[in-house]
Amino acid sequence: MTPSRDVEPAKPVQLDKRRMILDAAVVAFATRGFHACRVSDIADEANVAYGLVYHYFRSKDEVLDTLFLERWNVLLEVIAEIDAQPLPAREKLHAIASFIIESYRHDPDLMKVIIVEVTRAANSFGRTHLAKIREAYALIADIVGKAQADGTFRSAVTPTFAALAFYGAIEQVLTGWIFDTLPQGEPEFDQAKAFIVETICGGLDAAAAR
Amino acid sequence: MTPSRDVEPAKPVQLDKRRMILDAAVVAFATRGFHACRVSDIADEANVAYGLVYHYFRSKDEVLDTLFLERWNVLLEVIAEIDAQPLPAREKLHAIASFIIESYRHDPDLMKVIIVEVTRAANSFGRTHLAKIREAYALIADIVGKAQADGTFRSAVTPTFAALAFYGAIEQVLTGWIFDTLPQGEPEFDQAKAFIVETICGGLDAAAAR
DNA sequence: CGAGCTGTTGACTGACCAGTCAATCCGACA
DNA sequence: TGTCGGATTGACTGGTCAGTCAACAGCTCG
Repeated sequence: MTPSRDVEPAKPVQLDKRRMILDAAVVAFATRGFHACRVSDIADEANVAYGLVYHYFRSKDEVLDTLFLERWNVLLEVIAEIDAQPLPAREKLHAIASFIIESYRHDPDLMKVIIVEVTRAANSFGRTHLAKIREAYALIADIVGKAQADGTFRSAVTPTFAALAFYGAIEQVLTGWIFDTLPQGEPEFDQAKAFIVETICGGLDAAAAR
Repeated sequence: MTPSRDVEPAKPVQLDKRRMILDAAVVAFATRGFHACRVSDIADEANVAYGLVYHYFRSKDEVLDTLFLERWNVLLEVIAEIDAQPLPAREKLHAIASFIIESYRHDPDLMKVIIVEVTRAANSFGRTHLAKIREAYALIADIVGKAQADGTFRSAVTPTFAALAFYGAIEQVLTGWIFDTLPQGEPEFDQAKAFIVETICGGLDAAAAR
């Protein structure tokens, strides 16, 4: 590149302090919970001075905001992409469950923070993000609605309701893993994807014709 | 009045200050959220001096503990009673969903506190009660397991998993009502009971034989 | 009547922590 | 080399509350 310095600084640490703070916040929030976590915990975890957090973020809340929005927007995009593909509704739902569960597998701390501190905390904090969260429900409901229209799904329940149940099942499973109420590991992850879809789409009833 | 005193004090207020404090706490927690709610808010709401809260409870946490346990134990008993009756599994599930939804209809503030501050807050606070919460899952899973054994339900998913999905759907619906994401009212309450059971038991798939 | 108990009061304290800010560092550029 | 501005530092402040405590009220029983 240039005469005076390396092609790549190649330092794994440093570089983007803002990013470091965000990553540290994930660990800090996941470990102690948002409320119990002090701003100094984030700074310590990031090996950065207390005040620097306030150089990059207006408040402790804004740090969590940023983490949530970064990730949730990805989720919304992915759901839209999945929906755009020419797949049967059941497979679309499987793909969505799959993406969320893979997100957890890849970065459990981040998902823990998003679910526990935002999604499931619609009081206190998540209130700000209710609309954003609802967008995801709406996208899922849309998938169900279209499948009902073309006869793939029956119309016994409203799309809104089906979306709620579907997302609710995913959230309960993740919550189970997060708090060690449910065994987790590679096989469990794949099993969960299948079970969520099977429960919501297949149902429990042993109809005569099955 | 009578010479010395009435047969019944008949005063609607007073009588049991401890109860008054608990009822006030429900309102205070529901309105401001557990964290944002100060102990003085509870005392004010109960028309009682600050210190009296500490006469009846060791801490602010213990107030919430008490509220949760009082109600959750009732839930566990009711589920056990329902299970003891000679009903098809599907109707047992309907009875459970019904009880929870009626609890909300009867006292939305209390259910809001229990769900938002305990059940969905397994971090911070609800951690203490994880075992208690799991008991409910276990009872539901048991109902499903027995139905699978006698062939009423198919065995495509584990009972544990079905219980998670079932309870998850109920919680999502309540959460929707609590935060006004979902329309609520008499017809919606009954519809929700039916839809929850229909989704979990009937499934979305339009099997040929239906 | 008074001793002793429970119930009741609310001012006060001690701890905690988000957010501020003045000072310092450091790289870019003239 | 000097100046400028963003990056970085961490001590400090202000406000908030949970929980304490000393005093007081009112009942019961001897």
